Amino acid sequence: MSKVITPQQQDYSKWYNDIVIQADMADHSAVRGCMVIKPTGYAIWEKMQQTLDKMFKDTGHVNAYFPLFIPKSLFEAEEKNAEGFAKECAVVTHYRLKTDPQNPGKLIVDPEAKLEEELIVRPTSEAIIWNTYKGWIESYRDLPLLINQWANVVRWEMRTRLFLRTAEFLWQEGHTAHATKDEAIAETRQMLEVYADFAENWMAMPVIKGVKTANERFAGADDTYTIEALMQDGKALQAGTSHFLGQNFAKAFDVKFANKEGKLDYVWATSWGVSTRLMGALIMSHSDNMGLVIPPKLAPTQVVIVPIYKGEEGLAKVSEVANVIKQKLQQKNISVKYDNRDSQRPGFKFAEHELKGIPIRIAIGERDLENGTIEIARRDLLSKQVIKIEEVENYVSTLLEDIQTNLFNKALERRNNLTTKVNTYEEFKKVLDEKTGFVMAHWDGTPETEEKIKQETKATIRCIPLNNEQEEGVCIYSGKPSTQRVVFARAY
RNA sequence: CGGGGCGUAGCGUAGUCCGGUAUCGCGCCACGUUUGGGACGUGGAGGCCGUCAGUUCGAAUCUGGCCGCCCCGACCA
Repeated sequence: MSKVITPQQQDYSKWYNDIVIQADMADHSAVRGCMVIKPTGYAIWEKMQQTLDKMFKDTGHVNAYFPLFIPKSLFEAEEKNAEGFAKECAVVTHYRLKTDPQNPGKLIVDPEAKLEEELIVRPTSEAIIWNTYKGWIESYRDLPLLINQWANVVRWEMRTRLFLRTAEFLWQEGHTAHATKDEAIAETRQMLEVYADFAENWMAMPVIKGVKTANERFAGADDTYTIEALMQDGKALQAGTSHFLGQNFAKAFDVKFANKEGKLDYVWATSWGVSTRLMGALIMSHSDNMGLVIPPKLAPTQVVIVPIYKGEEGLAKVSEVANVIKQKLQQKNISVKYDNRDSQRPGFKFAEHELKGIPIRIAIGERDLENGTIEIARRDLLSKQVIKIEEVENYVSTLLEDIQTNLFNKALERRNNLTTKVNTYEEFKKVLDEKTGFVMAHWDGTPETEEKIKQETKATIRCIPLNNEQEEGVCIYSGKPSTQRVVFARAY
């Protein structure tokens, strides 16, 4: 195989690409900006989906599916939303191809088959969903409406990066309708908590929960809540968003309900989503120069067993024990793969499983059979230990938890080290350039100042943290008074 | 869309200035020896050199057009 991964320290961006491609997660496709998610990568996405899906259902949501295409007239109904996404929409204008009379064997778009109304390939589904909800909601008895959809969306990005920004991506989008403002806000916040829970306890990725500034708000939202993570290179990544949409979509699509008093009112809305971008976040939170590191709770394969043997008989002997171990672990709900391929040698397999990030590797050789032992290696620390064979179930269960905790703690420590309070603009710029990471600074609260700082430093306000500590200070840019620090960073 | 780079076997490349149908490594196939950290030997398969046109006896190589991809920026989850 002889795969070489560019070291992080040398070129982080190249390292990231190498990991994605060499760990076999995804590849560039024949379509500009669109990737192929390969089985190894897709399996991780499926684990994310399963986990999130359960969390959504546990909080009362159900799944449904809405069309890929949105008629232009619906798409433009909510003005801010339409305007926000307009410049990155794929548009279907025709419904038929025909043979090119000038060029046999080639196809052209049939000019006769022009659509009367163009169809927009959804960049997000609020428009089509709210148009549908209009017919579903009449009374307060129909509320709340708590629906999620797993789907693909298309945003015609100018520049793309595997998982982090692709023209087509997979995501889930929750769209809920409520009778009251408070209830909708509570839903928005609840889903933010769900995302934070998932990020921290499954992805082992610490996040800051907060509110976006007006500049960074979702187009069509009254408030956008976000979880912000910090990657290994000190750049921030928005990992999930939850929007309080107010009555904007209800008004745009005329979705009214009769309340208990019999009066008509517009419903209150939320939407929230996470995407395959989380795959990128996962990679940039834990992986190293040897390859991918997957937290145990999201690893499609948690344990791989590699036999070391001489000859067929040797393999048979080792397999006997390996299969017992496999079974015992599976009974504890641990996913195990027994890698008994005879076509590769152990060293090759070790390297390959490290590259693919499997949390625990068990090696069993004939030497172990004699001693009643096995060798256990953990991916996060790349350390090995020999244990008694009968200890395997308990040892592995505990180790999986340890690895999960260790990854989170390591990521948390890194984030804490890369979070800096600054009080002057000079300091601010210096930290951004030399130390990177989250920079906590006072801001006067105006979009103008935010925009100027962005233009001058490329740093954006990632969020205003929830339950933020209140503290007197002055804006690092304008010198005007401020009551709290906000989180700045350069971001993906 | 601006700036830079690149298109030669599955992947990475040499050859391009100075025209003569192609180099090396990895991978792949077969057989044998191997197997506690990316094995070794022997033999073998695989390329109309991105594409179209031009110059020429002859083009990967020279000329022109087109297409595609990657990286940096603007836009953005």
